[in-house]
Amino acid sequence: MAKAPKPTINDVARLSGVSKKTVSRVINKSPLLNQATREKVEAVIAQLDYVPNPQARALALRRNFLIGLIHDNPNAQMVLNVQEGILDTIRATEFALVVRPVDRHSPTLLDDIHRFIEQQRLYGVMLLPPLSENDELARLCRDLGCTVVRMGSARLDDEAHLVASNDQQAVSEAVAWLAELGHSRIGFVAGPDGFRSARERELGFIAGMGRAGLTIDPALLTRGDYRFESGQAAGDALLDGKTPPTAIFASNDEMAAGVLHAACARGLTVPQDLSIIGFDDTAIAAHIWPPLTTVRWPIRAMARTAALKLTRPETAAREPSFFPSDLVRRASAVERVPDQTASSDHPPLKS
Amino acid sequence: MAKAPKPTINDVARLSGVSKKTVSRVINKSPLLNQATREKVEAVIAQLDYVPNPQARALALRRNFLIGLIHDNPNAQMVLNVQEGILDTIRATEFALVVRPVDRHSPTLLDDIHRFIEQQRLYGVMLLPPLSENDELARLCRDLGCTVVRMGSARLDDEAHLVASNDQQAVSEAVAWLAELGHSRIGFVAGPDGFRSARERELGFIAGMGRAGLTIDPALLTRGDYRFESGQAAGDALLDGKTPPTAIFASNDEMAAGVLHAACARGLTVPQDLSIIGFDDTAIAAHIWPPLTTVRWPIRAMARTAALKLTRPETAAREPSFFPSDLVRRASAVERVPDQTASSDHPPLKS
DNA sequence: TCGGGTTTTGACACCGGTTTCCAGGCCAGT
DNA sequence: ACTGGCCTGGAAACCGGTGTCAAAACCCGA
Repeated sequence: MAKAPKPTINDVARLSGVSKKTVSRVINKSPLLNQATREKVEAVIAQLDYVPNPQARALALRRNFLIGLIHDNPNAQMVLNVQEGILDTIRATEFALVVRPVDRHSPTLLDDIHRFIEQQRLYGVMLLPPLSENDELARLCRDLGCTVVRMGSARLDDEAHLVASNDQQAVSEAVAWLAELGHSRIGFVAGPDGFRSARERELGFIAGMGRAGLTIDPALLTRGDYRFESGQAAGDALLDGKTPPTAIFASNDEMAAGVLHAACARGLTVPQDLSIIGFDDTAIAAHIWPPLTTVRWPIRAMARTAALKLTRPETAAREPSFFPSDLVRRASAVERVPDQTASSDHPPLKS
Repeated sequence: MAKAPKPTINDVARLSGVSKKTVSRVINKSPLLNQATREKVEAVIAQLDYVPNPQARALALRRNFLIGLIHDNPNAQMVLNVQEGILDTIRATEFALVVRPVDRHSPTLLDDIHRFIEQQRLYGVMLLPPLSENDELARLCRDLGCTVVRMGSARLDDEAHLVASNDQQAVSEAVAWLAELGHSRIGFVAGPDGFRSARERELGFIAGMGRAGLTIDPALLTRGDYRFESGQAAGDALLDGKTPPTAIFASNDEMAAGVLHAACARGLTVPQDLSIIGFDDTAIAAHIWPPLTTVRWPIRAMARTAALKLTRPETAAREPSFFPSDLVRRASAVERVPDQTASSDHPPLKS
């Protein structure tokens, strides 16, 4: 309303009878300053409600306090968790989070990001998968003077510029769990070619089957693109096979939901007729019927650490770079009911 | 790599043999400028890869180009759609989007937002529901010198500072659809008290029932808090009643998923035994079984317009402020199977 | 060739901070 | 009492742009 112009450092200096520089020292908590002077100035600052102008600061310091989140991620819940995690870290600081959803298939991707970083003079950027797997992009950002932290599912960079989950191990454990439940014919829905996370999860599946002493039937390996529809298709393919699996591991929750969908569509009951495990523990996992057993990775904690690495690397050095995931056991995976050998051409009725 | 300091306006001026001011005129496309001079300067700019420093500009202009998105989100997909919509509008401009997830129940909410806006000297902010319904908050932002645009489900503000869907009408149409399918005992799960959107949807339900000539049984009115679990509880309550409904309208998709969950848990088959309609058309709606009939509102288009109202109000004046929603008809709502009169104490078996 | 009006351009102050560098006050040592 | 070193605080320049205003350049007809 009042349109009162904001107080500046000059106002503070004048009112407290010292020079700008002294006020600046107070703001920046410089140690070489008389205690009495400091308190006097602080009183005036409080009285005036003075907040330093970030643009002026940025100009003088030749750096700013913006960190960018660049992503092209199909999973809204994950992106939002990341945003919240970053905010957890920077909320009380002078940093701000600038977001930039992009289209990773755009031919002008690199140019667009180049323009964006130059134009905003970003201080640092955080890259989410699958963009984080693009080395060329990371290099571009660094050449432009940004610190870069990448979030991924494997060692993509040195530890100071990386937070990662261990997807391989997590999948391997999920497979072990299925084996423990008595399943031996386990189907797998891989993620899309070219995604590092897809590759890691695949390797985890292979390792898990090996560790459990199970053999892999190539007919039970399928591939999707992380989307619901591709999960449906994969489910159809697996369930229409000669000897269908009794359990399916899908490389993410959306595809797992698709598999579930396919199973329901042909009259199967989950989990009695088919156990399903997903990956990511997105909102959807808990909200479908039956609720999905899935792998949860600590996105928010990872994002917190990533933000720390961007804004206070010296503190962050003590933080871990690798985060373990855990299996969330819900209703979609249960002990295998002993086979009656015959193919179940109609689903068992309950009661 | 090269750590080459970025070229400044002075470099451009020197190399092209004109004054800073002239370069500034070129950048800002000032019309009073000789064409030849302009071209000469532009050549140098291109050659140097010069990009004006936004912080310096912000300081000199006493305004910046940051717009804030403040939200306390119940729905990740929606927030992300909003972000993408805003980016659609500002991608090619000098504006950037700064996000700030908050906790609307925090006692320091107003202070936090105050600090945030002051500290970043935001140019404008966009408020998402349910925060957008908070008049005090909107006033605070305006007092701080920001333009504010609110996104909501009803007329919350004047048209220049608002984009809204018409939830009331949308719900009324959804109810009409159920009536058309032959349902007359229709249950309703309201959203939480104090949410404008919840109120609008409630009014829409009442209007829709009235228009269809149906009476409202108070026993079929329940309330949730927009979360999955509350939908489950509401579903339990409705289905355990003496004469349960044959259709249920839930005020958002998550609660609809909860209702579905409750129905499945007691052995009912959806949609044969119970039709369900949700609201929002979030990702979950399409990905549960059966896929949910729901109301889709054009979030992304609304966000685009909102961003336009923030950044170029003169252009935005021609854009609509109100956006119609439409009913997405999927498998969760079907024609009512004629009642065998008896109360179904056990669910019908199929086949 | 000159005067008057209209472009086109530049000098200079300024936005609100930080940095550099220096002056003065105070103290100890001689 | 004088010198020198250490602290504290201030003047002025600077960061990289924009606004003001006046000067320079150009146009035209007289």
